Amino acid sequence: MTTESELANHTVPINKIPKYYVDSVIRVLVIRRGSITPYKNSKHEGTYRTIILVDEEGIKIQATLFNKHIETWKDFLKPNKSYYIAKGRYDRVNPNYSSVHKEVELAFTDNTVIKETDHEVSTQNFSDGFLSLDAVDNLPNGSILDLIYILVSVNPIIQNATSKRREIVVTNELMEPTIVTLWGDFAENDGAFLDKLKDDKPILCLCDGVSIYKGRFGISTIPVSSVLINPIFQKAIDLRAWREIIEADNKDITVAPTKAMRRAIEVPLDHILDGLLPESQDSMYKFKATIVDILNKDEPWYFSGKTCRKKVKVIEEAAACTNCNIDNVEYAMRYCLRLEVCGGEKCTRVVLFEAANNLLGCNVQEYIQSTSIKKEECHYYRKLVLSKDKQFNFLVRIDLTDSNPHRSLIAEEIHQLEDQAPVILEEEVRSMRKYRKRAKKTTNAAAQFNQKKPKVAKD
DNA sequence: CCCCCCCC
Repeated sequence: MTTESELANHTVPINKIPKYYVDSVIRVLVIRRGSITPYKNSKHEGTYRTIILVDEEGIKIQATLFNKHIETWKDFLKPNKSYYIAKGRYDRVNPNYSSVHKEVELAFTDNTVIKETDHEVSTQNFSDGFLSLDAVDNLPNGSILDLIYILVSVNPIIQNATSKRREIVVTNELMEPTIVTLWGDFAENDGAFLDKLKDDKPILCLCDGVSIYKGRFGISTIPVSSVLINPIFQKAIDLRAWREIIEADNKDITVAPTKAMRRAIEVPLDHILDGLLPESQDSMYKFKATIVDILNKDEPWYFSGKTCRKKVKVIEEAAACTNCNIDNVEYAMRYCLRLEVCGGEKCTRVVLFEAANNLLGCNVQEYIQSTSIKKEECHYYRKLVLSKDKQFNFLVRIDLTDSNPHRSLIAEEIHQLEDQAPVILEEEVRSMRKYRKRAKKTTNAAAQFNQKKPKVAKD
């Protein structure tokens, strides 16, 4: 059974596979191919690679390649390609671990047949399950989620001895920028790829992600998640059309306040400095204040060790970290902008790390590069200097249980008061039909609609 | 035969 028509004749949906029956054929789309990972425990040693597959009904199954099978199938099971898989073994899922299917997982044997096919698996049913970011609020913490959103920005990877993580900012049609944390090889591989793509603001889907502590840590990947980049189904095309319209109106989706900022309790600066704060579930507070001085406007950055992010001393390319006690640590530039701000009767110092991106309008590498010659003419530098005497909203995290609070506040986010994010009415946003109509007239999304014969959006 | 759900 190796010809395409034979395979096609025996194909069944994943959910119709008889228990432990090895002669079922499935036709599946690869939505994730994990990196090759070594393992070693008391009984076994080797390498494995996880593959996530989805069939035409939108049912997912996790497959694992071990050892020699990784090499055997190295040119197969590539993301976004469709395959027939015959003579796989369907094992029961270990209930101790999450998987993308409740009951079965696919294992490869020496007899397994994999054949690439041009008969692509339709993602129509699969895409029905993807939710917008605002739907997360209505789900319990720890729910497994399938989300669709627009990439706004990609932060550098943060790694230590035991973990790798990377935060990305994504948004939706309600302009709700939200942080998604990528872990492990999602941070490393998918994250690096997204970093290159980010200026295109691609549409992304997160399959089987999780929302941990609602609001506070937001959404993150788990080991069985998948990240789809620029999928071609209707929901993604609609979201892209919306993005193009927003951009055509010269609204910048990257500057809207995040959910954390919107939800934070607003307090007068005096109350923060005097420790007179109401209880807040996620310790986030916001206050209005005017920037009265920029304390380090000539060099608002430092060399930051990649392990602990503390300041490192760089002498002839080698960076020594006194915090980690390493002589030669990897490092990168990081913003550290110190401001004097006043609100009400009181003034205080505020430090911006990543939030400086927001104020200056570019990342630290770009800032350093563009201010290295003729700084006074640099747009970003001028933006910084001109922020003086203007009023901003600051978002800070304050741990009420900390008996020794720091004197300078760390702002997680900053937004100038006059140019608050564009307010978009929910009804307007929800009317995808309207966007589609406008998109047809005004943007090159029209080309995609005409190609793809849109189905009527359910809503 | 793997199996990490982690963070200011």
